[in-house]
Amino acid sequence: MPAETTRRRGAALEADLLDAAWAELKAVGYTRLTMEGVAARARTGKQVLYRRWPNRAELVVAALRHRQGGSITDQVPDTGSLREDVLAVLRLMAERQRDIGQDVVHGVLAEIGPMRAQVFEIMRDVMATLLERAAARGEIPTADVPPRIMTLPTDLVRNEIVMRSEPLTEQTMSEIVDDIFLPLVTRRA
Amino acid sequence: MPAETTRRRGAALEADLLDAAWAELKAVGYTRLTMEGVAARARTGKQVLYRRWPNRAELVVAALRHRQGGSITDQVPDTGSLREDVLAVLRLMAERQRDIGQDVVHGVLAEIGPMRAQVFEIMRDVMATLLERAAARGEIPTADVPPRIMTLPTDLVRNEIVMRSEPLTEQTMSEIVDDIFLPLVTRRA
DNA sequence: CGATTTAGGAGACGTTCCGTCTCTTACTTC
DNA sequence: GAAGTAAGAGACGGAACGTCTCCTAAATCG
Repeated sequence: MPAETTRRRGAALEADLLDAAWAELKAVGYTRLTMEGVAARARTGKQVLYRRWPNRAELVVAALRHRQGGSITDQVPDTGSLREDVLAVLRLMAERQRDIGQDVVHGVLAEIGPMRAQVFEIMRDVMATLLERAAARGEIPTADVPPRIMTLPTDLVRNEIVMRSEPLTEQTMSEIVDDIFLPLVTRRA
Repeated sequence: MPAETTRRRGAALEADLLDAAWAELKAVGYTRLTMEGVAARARTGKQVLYRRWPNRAELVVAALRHRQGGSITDQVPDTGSLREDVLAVLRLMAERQRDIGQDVVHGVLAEIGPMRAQVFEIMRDVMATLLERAAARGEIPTADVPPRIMTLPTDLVRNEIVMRSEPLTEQTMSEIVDDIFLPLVTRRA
C-alpha cells in the first residue's frame, strides 16, 4: 500500500488547515472543536497546528478571517442613499452571523479579549464615511454626529446577534435605521 | 485527630456550595473555574455538586443568582423623573458588571443558551413601567413606544458591557439617556 | 429509642483533550 | 548531491471531566 507520498507545505498546507478548522467548526461547533479534531480532519499532526497558532482561539480567528475574506472597510457601500448604505452594512453583519453561527460568536467573543475594542473603531470609521457622504449630498444637515450615535445601528445589530438565537430579520434592521438612527441624524440643530 | 464531625446538609450546605462557587469565580475567573476547585474550596466532594447542578454553567448561574439576590423587577426605581429612573436601571447593570467581571459575563453568555432571550423581556417590562409612569406624570406625550426604543438604553449598556473591558462610566450612561433615549421618547407625534 | 433510609465526604476510575516532545522522512535549498 | 527544514505521526504527563463506589453521619420513622 504505497500511501500518498505528496507532502503539503507552506501556504498550500496552511490553507488546508484553515479549511479543516472551518469545516470542523461547522461540524461540531466551537465548544467541541479540538485541535486534535482539526488535525485529524486535515490529515496531519497537532504539531503542525501549534507551529502556526498558539491555541484554539487564534486558530479559529484565523479560520474565520480566511473564510470571510476582507474586512468591511474594504468595500464600504455607496448606494447614493444614507438609508441604503447603513442597511447594506447591517445586512453584511447579518450575513456573517448566519454563516458563522451562534456558539462560534460567543466562543470567539469570550476568548479574543482586547481585540474586541478594535471592532468599535472599524465600525465608527465606516459609519463616519457614510455620514460624510450623506452630508455632502445634503441628505443630513451635518456629518458632525457624536460617536455613540454613529455606531448606534451597528451596536444594536451586534446586540441582536449576541443575544438572540434567530437570525436578524429585514424588519429588525429597518426598524433600527428608520425609527432610531435616521430620526437622530436628520433632526439635529 | 478527631475531625469536625459536623456534616452540613440541605439548604445550609447548598448555601456553602454557592458561596464557594462565587469565591472560586472571584479567585480564578470563569474559564479556570473547575468543579474540583469548587468542591475543594467547599471542603466536600464533586458528587455533592453534581447532585445539584448538571454542569459548570448551571452551577455558576445559580451562584450568581444566590449572590445577586433578586431580579431588577423586584425594585423598579421610582424617583419621579424618567431620566433618573432610567439612569438608576443602567447604574444597576453597571454595578453588576463591576461585581461579576468580564470573563464571567462572556462565559455565562456562551453557555446559558435560550435563557438569554428572557433578559430582553425582563428589561422591556421594567422600561414599560417607567414609561407609563412618565406618561402619567405628563413628562412624555405617550407611553406607547415601540419595544425597540423601550429597550434601547439597556441594549446599549449591555453592548458596552459585552464589548468593552473597562467599567461603564457615568458619562456613557448619561449620553445614552440624554442624547439618544430621551430625544426619541419626548419628540413623538 | 433503635432500625432504616438518605445524603455527605472522599476518592478511584476511565476518558478526553491539552500542549510538549521526539522521531523519521519528504521536500527544499544551496 | 549534501545539508537543512518542516511535515506527518504519535507518545507523553497533566488537568479536568463526569461516573462510580464506599463508608458513615444525620434525619426519619415505627
